[in-house]
Amino acid sequence: MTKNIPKAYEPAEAEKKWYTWWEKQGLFQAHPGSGKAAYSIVLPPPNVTGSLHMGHALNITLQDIIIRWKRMQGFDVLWLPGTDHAGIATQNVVERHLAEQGKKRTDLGREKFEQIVWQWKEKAETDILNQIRRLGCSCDWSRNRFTFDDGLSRAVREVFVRLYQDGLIYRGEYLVNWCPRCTTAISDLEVEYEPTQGKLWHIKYPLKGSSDFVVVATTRPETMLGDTAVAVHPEDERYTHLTGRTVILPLMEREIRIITDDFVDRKFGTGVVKVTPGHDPYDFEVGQRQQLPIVKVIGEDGRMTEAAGRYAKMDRYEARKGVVADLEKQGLLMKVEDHSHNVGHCQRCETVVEPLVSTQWFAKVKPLAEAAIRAVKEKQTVFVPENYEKIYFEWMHNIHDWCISRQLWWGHRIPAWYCPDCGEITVAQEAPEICSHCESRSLEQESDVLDTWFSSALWPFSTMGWPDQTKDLQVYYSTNTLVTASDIIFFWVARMMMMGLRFMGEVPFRTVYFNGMVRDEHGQKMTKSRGNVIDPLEIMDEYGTDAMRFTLAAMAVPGTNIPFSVSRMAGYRHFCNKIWNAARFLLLNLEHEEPVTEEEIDELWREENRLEVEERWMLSRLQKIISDTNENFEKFRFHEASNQLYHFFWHEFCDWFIELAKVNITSHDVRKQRRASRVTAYLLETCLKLLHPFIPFITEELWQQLPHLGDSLMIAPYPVAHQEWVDLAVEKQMGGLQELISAVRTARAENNIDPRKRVPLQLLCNDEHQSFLQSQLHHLKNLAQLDQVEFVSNLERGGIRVQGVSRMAEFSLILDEVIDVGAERQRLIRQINRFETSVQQLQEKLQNTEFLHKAPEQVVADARKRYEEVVEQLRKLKEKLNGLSRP
RNA sequence: GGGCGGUUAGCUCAGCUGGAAGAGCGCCUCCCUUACAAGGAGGAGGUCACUGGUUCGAGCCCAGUACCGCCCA
Repeated sequence: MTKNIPKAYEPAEAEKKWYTWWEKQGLFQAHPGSGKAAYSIVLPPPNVTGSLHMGHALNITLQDIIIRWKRMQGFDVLWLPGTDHAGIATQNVVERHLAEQGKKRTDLGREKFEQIVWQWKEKAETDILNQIRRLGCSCDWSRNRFTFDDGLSRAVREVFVRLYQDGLIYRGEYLVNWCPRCTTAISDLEVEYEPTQGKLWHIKYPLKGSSDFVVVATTRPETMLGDTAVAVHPEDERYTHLTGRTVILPLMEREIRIITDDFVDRKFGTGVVKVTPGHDPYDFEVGQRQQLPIVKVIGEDGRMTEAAGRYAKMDRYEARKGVVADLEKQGLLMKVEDHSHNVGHCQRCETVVEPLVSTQWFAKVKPLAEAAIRAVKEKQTVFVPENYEKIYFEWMHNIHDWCISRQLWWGHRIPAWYCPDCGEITVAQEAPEICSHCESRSLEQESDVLDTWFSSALWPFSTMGWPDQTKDLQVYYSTNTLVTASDIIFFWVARMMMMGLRFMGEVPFRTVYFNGMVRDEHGQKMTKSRGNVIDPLEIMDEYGTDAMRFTLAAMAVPGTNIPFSVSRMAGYRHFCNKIWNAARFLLLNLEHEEPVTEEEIDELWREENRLEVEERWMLSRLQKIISDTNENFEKFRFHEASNQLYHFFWHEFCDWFIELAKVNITSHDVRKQRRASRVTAYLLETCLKLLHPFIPFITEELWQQLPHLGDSLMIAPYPVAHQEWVDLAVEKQMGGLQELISAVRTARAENNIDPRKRVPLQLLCNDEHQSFLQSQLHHLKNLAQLDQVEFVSNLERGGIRVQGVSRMAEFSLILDEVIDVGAERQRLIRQINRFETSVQQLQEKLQNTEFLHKAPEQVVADARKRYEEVVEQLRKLKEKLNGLSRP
């Protein structure tokens, strides 16, 4: 047969070809009316801020692996894709972009700015979706969604209105985290703390009507301008005499009281603390408890307010300097110490966050959290790895109200309208014509938008058409699995749990698999400044998508980060090439055109002597790998599944099976050739099926070239193990043969015998082994490069010999040229040393009566058997060594 | 301050229910044998961080110590 198959796999063309074809054939589509069991995953929507990174590549690959596996298992799968409008992040990216052109959003106005962001979104979304396609992902593109599209926006309004009506959303003036650069409130989660080397200023606050004073310690002296009290611990005996007295706030000359409160840490500073309810979360709480006035001295722009007196309009850090200098001048600065403390930064722009009092919208999530905790406790949703449960519970139990309003332009505008006439608020899904309280017609909509995570929280059901009762919701909700990065467990997973339970009455997903973070090969975070960022597109171009996917899967150990190694990926590109060439060999020798069925193989299996030993062995081993792979998938052990398949394909199927089967596959005996190539085709096809979820392109490309049933490997049935094809006896026999061949090869290599030279061999073994080896002589000769093989009752000692031992037989290689006796001696001594260690260990074990009594029978029996074998081999090796000394 | 994870070959990491220490890359020797040199055959290299405990048996379980990393406050 003349076939022209390239020697190396070229991914680029195959990837493009098959992806387009799969999509065109509609193979990615879900069929809710099919009546088949459903399996669904919603894609964590990437932000439309830019392009995908390795973290996305990992996350998306793992989902595709699961989805392809389930699809092949016959499920009606839905993998629903989409993107996230990512409010603050996208607004910032676009603003930076505008800044490069010397423009500001405020110059453009809200409407114009929104238009520009939409344009940005269109471009970014297209890029992202194409990147997902490049990864080979089999998402149902007909259901692609966007968190800010009409349907999802409607769901957002519905949820907002219902939570408001249920009293779970309220508006009020509280202390929030404020980013002076983004000029918006942000939630607690959006603040990132960094240990910072700062100072601790000790300031004297004079007591009213006395020359005495108290000393307070603070890390933020500028906030003293807003102090409305000084506090000590109620049980702090150093200060009991001061309770209730008044101090004069320096610089402001304001009279403030000395109060007591449990929150004071007696060990911090002097044990006397200033209380600034307007700019510190703890102080705010004290202020609420003790009804202290709030003085807001720092404004939304990070500059001091009028309330800061002569510091007004100064930047907060300028003000700090000024305050310190003035205190010093007045002799009120007692001392300054170095002090390390955590400073909160805006997650999106790294500006130091300012806690300040502001009117915002909040969601009361505690009641929702209770149901979400229960659901995980009851295992309605299972976390993989399990230890994320703890992290989740910890956060959920201590959950605080969620600040959901943002002073941004890009996002879902809060569906609340203010009435200037009566001052009341109307909250509604659609813009109301009149005020629901006074029927005034001059309503104004809230200008704030919602936290972007508010809409993400609805993703599992809003994407399926909620609040309408759709077929998709009915069939695919709850989704089966969520695959997500662990760093958004609170931002996203926890909130989806709460919203899903609240509005759907069911958990949003049955399993949450947390994937690790992709790091560089030394475990370092990939950052632009380190210059170690790997772009998935670039490496897909260079190594192929399949190689990248396989690498990610092979390294995806649950609960660990992934130190992505390019050299390792190169290894997996070689693996792809290995698959290519194994298939190439078979295809070049394949004479039949009809697909091979399981029935056909089963028939051969049942018939006595129809299959060669290596065929029975390989089929038997295949069953083990099939059941292991399915089991590993069930447990999300992708690294185990991929590593096992790698080893099986390369080191069992290629290194041994194909080498053994070669004779028959290339035989001129048509009957033999045909059977061998059909069995091999079956084995190869099964391997391609097993590997398809990991490496979809190369497997489809090769499968299409094999005679096959069905249109695409994508929808071929995933292999299921046949227990009746497991033949442990034949596995043992093959093991013996392999060991003997390896022993001969080692003996040859260590004696530098020309690998091409065929050498005669003598074998000494028992009758049972002899009859087996006799039947496998052709294999022995081929794989160990042997000439004549002779069974003897005594190994000849004369002449030039290299001798060796395996479990099945002793052997002697008969050479006609001088060997390196010294090297051979060394080799034997090394082997003897190894065996002696084993003998010693086993001896100790077997002399231990406790072991004999308490260990399971099987373990003891195994140890005994192994001991006998090892002792026997050791004896033989020693004999060889002695023989070697003789001339 | 509280919690979690890690420490196994030169490097990066596996090791799932405790029962003969593994992979990839790198290194050494030989071989371009008509599937594959992106290949084949063989080889070197490990007190599984430390201390104690449980067990017939510990890389794996328990306690403590040291160092590294992450999360929360």
